[in-house]
Amino acid sequence: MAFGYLCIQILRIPMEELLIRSVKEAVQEIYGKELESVELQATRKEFEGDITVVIFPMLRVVKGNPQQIGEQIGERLRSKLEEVSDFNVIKGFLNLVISNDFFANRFRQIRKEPEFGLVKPAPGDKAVMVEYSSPNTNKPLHLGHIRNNLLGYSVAEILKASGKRVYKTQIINDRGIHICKSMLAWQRYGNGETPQSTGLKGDKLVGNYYVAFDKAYKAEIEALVSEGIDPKEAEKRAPILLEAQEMLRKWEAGDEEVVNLWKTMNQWVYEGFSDTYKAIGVDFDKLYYESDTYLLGKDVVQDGLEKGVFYRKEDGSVWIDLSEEGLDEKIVLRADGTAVYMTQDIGTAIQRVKDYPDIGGMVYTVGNEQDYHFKVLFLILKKLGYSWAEHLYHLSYGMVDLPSGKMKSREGTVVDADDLIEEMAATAGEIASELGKLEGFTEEEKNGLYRTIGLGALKYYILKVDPRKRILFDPKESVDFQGNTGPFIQYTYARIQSILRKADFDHQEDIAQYVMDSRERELVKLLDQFPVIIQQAAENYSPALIANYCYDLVKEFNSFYQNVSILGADHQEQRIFRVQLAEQVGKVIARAMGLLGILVPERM
RNA sequence: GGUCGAGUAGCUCAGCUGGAUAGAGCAUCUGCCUUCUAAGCAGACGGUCACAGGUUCGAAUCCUGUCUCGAUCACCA
Repeated sequence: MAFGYLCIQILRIPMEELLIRSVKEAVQEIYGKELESVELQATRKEFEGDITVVIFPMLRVVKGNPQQIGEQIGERLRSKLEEVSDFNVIKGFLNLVISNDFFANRFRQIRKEPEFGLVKPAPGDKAVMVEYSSPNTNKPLHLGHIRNNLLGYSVAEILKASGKRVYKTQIINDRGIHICKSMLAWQRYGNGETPQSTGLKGDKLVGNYYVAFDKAYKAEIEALVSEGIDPKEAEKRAPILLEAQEMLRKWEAGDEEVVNLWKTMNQWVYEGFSDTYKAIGVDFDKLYYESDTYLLGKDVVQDGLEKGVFYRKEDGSVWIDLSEEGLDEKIVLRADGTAVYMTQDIGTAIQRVKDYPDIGGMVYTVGNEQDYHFKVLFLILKKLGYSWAEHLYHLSYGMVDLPSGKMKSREGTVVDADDLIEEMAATAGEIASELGKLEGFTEEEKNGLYRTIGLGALKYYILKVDPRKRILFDPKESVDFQGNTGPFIQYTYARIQSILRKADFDHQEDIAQYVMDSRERELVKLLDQFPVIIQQAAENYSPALIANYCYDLVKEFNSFYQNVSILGADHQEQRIFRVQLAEQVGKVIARAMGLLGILVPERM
């Protein structure tokens, strides 16, 4: 793990540190016993207090009645710490009320920090490379890629915010038999079509030929089977497949015609992908192409043989035995000396560190169908002795399934990425026109807003769930725009901006003595947690933690907003404080949503 | 069969490094727009935390076993 859990504990609000120390001292002084640890938790809403000390675990060391122990410790804390203004004990729980001053101070500090919550990388720190997307260049991106893209991008942003330097990358799978299939089908049936001549996006055009290949292939199999050939055999002998294999051999031999066609069609796809990435709002610092890397790793195999990590079988193939780790034997080089997937991945990982010597770890955003592969890959790299191999993480996620089952490009049962984004924007547009709040917007502004909201809904919908879980996506039941959703959070942000636009008095000065009410306090407490949440999200590679936090903050703010007046507060100090509070909540919302790759609108 | 992951309200999900009466949203039902944007707020209804044991003062959370679903165990990528 890139981040130790302990670090987080220490980073935690200094308040908690102070309390842990003070509780230990109190126990020492009252009972003469040494406590190893103190368990703190946020006080549940139904009780009075801010932080709760759980007494039960102390009973192992301090014998006695938990109620009484709680009272004694509470009394001591109240008299010794000015931060503790009151306490109550319920069952074995000592609820501490933290002073208004403490939170008022915290709020002042938060206001002073222009980038509250974000940590800057220390000079000399190692960087992390985050890989995501990594598509094949024979078909357009679909909903599965969207999940991958959102996760990878968000985790990269979260790692940055937590103080890591990050390189975002992808490896474009631009070679292999599947690419040749589209090429061959285009040659046969394409009549020279181009994106320009058809007006189709390049990736869509190429994808059509991938489907066309499959159709022709299936027809040929059927023809062979009707001639009495065994279906399995027919799959191998279909002429179009043999031709595609021949094309791959030519490509590998550098055949000019094939290579040129390959370049042309891949270029079409790259341009199409580029548009989709732009629409999704993701980016990369460095691109790797499989056509450049697929031969890498062979020399490492030799190295591994010498080190005794690998062994050679009689037929000349090279293997690693991972049975001691509870895994199987795995091939790393074929008998004929050609590379397998694993070989490439070993080579590519090493290449990346050569390209960026400051890399201290890598994150691979790849579906859970490859869990086993990455387990093996990481083990091999460790055994080969690379220091950075200790910090490799497979950001594994569940498949996105449709009600009809799996998405299959060849069968056309996919939710296309571009289409989905358009549909989300269109839905946002429909809802917005029903609500009719956008007077004064130009058409262009409206369309931009619909896109922001539609994408916000989609991104939040996908990122708020645990990556490991598979998602069942029903295109007919559109993604929600109410409740725990992206637009709900965006809406709250827009409301806050509206207030700030209307606050036409000076609200920048610090309020000296202001006693917060419970909702205000709650909001300050939530704001105060933001830096901790970022660290936890980074540690767990989990955008979902950010999403949940955002929702909690927004829900609390809306309750505040709806139940008290901000601009119409009773007196000037209160008015200023509330505007300041709204402003800070808005900033944190924008920053947190930014970590999810979601934009927030000024009006909606 | 081995391995890995998931199983919490009708639906979608939080909570999982053990702590108080298991939380949200959607859906259903009640209220709230003459005050800062109702994509909102306040509330009601809704639970055998898959099942069975175990550890513990205390288990949705940890351990063991069982069931269901998914993935994987290719000289495919």
